[in-house]
Formats: sequence, structure tokens, C-alpha cells
Amino acid sequence: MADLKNDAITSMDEDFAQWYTDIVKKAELIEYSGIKGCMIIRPFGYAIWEAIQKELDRRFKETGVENVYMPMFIPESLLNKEKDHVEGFAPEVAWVTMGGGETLQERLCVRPTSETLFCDLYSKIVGSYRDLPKVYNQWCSVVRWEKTTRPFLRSMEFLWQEGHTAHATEEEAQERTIQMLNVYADFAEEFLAIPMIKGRKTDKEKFAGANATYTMEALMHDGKALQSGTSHNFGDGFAHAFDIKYTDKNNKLQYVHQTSWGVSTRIIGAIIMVHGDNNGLVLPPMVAPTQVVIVPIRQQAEGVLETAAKIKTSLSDLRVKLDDSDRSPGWKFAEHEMHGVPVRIEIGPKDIQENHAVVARRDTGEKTVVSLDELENYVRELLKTIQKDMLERARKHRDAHTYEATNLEEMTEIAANKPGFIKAMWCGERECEDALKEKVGVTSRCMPFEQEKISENCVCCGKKAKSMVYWGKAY
RNA sequence: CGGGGUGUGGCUCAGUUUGGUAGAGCGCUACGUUCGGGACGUAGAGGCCGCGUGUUCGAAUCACGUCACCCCGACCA
Repeated sequence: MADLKNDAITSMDEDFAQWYTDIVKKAELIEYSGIKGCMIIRPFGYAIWEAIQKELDRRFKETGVENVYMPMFIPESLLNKEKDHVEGFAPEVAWVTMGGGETLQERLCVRPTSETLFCDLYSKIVGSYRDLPKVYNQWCSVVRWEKTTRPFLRSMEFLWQEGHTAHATEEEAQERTIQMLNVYADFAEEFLAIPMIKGRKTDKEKFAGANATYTMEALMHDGKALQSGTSHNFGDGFAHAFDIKYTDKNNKLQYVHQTSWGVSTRIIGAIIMVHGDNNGLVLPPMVAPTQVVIVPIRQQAEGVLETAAKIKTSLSDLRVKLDDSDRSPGWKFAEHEMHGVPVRIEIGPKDIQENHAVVARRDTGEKTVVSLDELENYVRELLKTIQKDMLERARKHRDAHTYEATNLEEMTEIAANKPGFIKAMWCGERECEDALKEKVGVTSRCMPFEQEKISENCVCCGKKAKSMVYWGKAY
């Protein structure tokens, strides 16, 4: 704990990128390793990931997901089986060409994602309609040879989960694709207090090898978008490439229909950039490794630590920490604020004399004097309130930074001056999507499920519009 | 992968122009006084200057190479 504590972080208004970097370092989420693009996730950062894993995994299993573990190496021949997929990923795979000092007969890629391995497995274990569906998931790391990297947002190796399913029918696959997107978005809103826009990716933005990609997009504090989770419907494309067939009830051979879906440690970047402030991280109570910290004032004075310990015991079903280190109170305040602890209880001799404590909220900074008799209930309620308020605040911020444009001039003006989402109509043509990227500097984030009619015509070419699209600058 | 920047105790940086063998503040350790928003005093510890090669009597400083990190773009979870 020797580092950095006395330096304030860069203000987010002054330099958002530097603010982000300061937080990941000073809140002790990560340390840089000596390896390009690979970060060390420190205990505090990993605790956040564990909380995410635990909750997501629970939600997965409620929908019938089973966990497996796949090899981290993929033989080149296997990766090459599906044309779009290999073309999409080839530029960013790492290859193992030697083992034990010998050159390999066939080189192995370090998985950038595991569709091919799951397909290979399914081709072996699926034979009858009775074997379906297969709803597998794995928690693992993957490697993508990225050109530039940022902690959590884009690293060469990152942690994630990847779900891969095989179904008898197209309808069932589509249902599962949407189901998992909903699991993600509900999780993000209820657990991480991050409101999501759900929708479909344009063909340009969809996953290599997919028929359709669905996404949830969040808006960061600086007005940039972050793709926070994706769910893909593969149709039967991979099934044809990998020969995954089953015999149906009528004794006819059919190809399976598949899906895949993933959420990565990138979502920790979203937590930071949606909720954080100039004092550091702000964590929603649900995901916070420490939900309540008790800071004793003049802790060697009689009765202070004893009272603090009693308070801790009364809240022991929560994640409570009593900070009785010999730092000054002010130091502890700043320290726990940097780590985003949602609630702080201050307790000193004066409080004890008057039978109360001071309760401070991390999200608003508000301090309240609470009777010791009511403290337990007060804190429990406060955690719920904070969780709710944080979602509400994030939603307001997003809505306040969501704009509409009906023509190119408007859109250019907004994109240049008002960071955020831009809702605009689109004709469905790739040329217009490319042109908006070129001229306006925005990419399509998604075609939301909740469509609105902003106007009749495409914001770019003026022809008849097919759908409303969220546009923006993205991480 | 292009463009820009940075590597000197744990952290932030000075020193590099003009080569002479390393400094400051913070942090850290011990003791004491403190404690309601990053306390104070006293005494200490800690660095072959990212790495490599070269030039030189002599390199943190000059040259070449290399690695890593940061920022901005193009591509991705």
C-alpha cells in the first residue's frame, strides 16, 4: 500500500483518459506487467470480477447453462473451417509454432474466442434430437493481438465468459440469443446500475461468422459508447462448416442452429466510466467488495473500537470492514473513497457520548447523523437507495446526452460539440454507414429493439429509411 | 499499424542542451505527540538512471538498436 496515495487523480473534466488511467492504478485495480498489453489484475480489481462472475453465473444457471472448460489452443486447420470467422480473427491471433524446442507440425493459435472448439465438440456429441439443446459456457481468458491497449477496455489477454449453444431449430436459437442478451442487460442494470440500450448490430459491425449480432451499449460519462455484452445468432452456418448434424424425430438429418454470447472484464471499465468521479471509483453496493467501511475517530479513546466492532457485528451479513489501521481519519476517508466503498460510518468519542454515528454516502458525499439504535436499519436501507439512485443518475446522464438528428448537418454539429448517443434514421446501406464514419466520425452502435421514427428518411442519403439507429463514438 | 510523448529510489519529477560517477518533494521504517477530510516532530533506509551495443580516460547525459508505458487516430469484447 506504499504507493500513490497522496496524489490526487487527474480531474475527469480536464482529461478523461488520464482520469481513467489514474483510477485503475490508484484504486489498485491493476498493475502493468512487463508484457505488452497484458495487465495484472490486483486483488481489489479481481474481487470486482469475482462478484460479477458469481452473479452472472447464477443467472446463467437459472436458464439452464452448464459450465465446461475448453483448451486454450486451436489447431490452425480447425480455425480455418469457417471462412468469415477465420477472416475476422486472423489479423489478431497469436500463434504457437514451437513446443519443447521442436517446430510443430501444425501451428496452434491461442484462442481469440472458442466457437471452433465448441463446434468441434458438438459435431462429436450431437447425434439425435434427444441430445439437444446444448447450452454450454466457459469462464476463461482469450488472447487477441491488439494494436493499442488500455486496461480493461482493450487488452491482449482478457477474462470473459463465452456461452455456446446448439439447438434443433432456428426459432429456439433465436430465442436463446435474445434471452441471453436480456440476462446481460438485466444484470447490468440491477447489479451494476448501468442502463443499457439493447439492439441489433448492423452487418458491418456484426461478429465474424454470425447471422445476427445483438448488443447492449452503455454510455460513459464522457459521452462515448461502450459495447458491454454481445449475443450472436449463428444460424446453421457453423453447423455446415463443422458438420454438426442430428437425426430428427422423422429420422431426417438436420443441421443444428447455434448461438454464442459473451461478457468480459471490459465491463469493469464501464463501471469505472459510468459511476466514477474525481475522488475515485464509485461502486454500486451490489458489486462492491466492501459495502460499508467503519472509520473510528480517536480510536484509542475508551469505547471507540468496542463500539465500532459492535456496529460491524450488527451488519455482519453485509461486506463490512472496520479500518482500525493507524492512519489518520482524513487519510482513511480519501482511501476508501478512492476504492468506491458505498457507505462510510464515522464513529468517535463525541458520537458515542451522544449515542449516534455519522453516515456518509460515497455517491453523493452526503453525511447524516444517525442514532446508534437506528444505524443498522438505516445502513441497510441506504445501500438499497444508493443502488437505485446510481442507476437513476446514470440513466439521466445517458438520456441527457442522447440527441436526435434528421440530416447530415445536424448530425455533424452534434457529433462535434455534444458527446453522446445520436439517434438517427438509416436506409440500411453500407455506403451510408461508411460515409457517416468518414464525414461525421461516428459508428453505428445498434439498431435498438425500441424503434422510434425520428423522420422518414436516411440521415445520410435522404432515401427512405429502414430503421432508427443509435450512433456514437465508441471505445 | 501510423502520429506524438515518456522511461532516473515505491510515486511525481529535476538533472541530459554544455559527458566528470545522482538530487528534491511525497511515500516507506522506528519512536513520540496526534486523530471529525489525505497530521506533526526527530532519526533512518532505499537508485549500477528501462535494457543492449557502441563512442570516450570517463556515459543518466552522445550514437545506434531494442523493450515497455501514456495520449491521438485506423481495427476489435
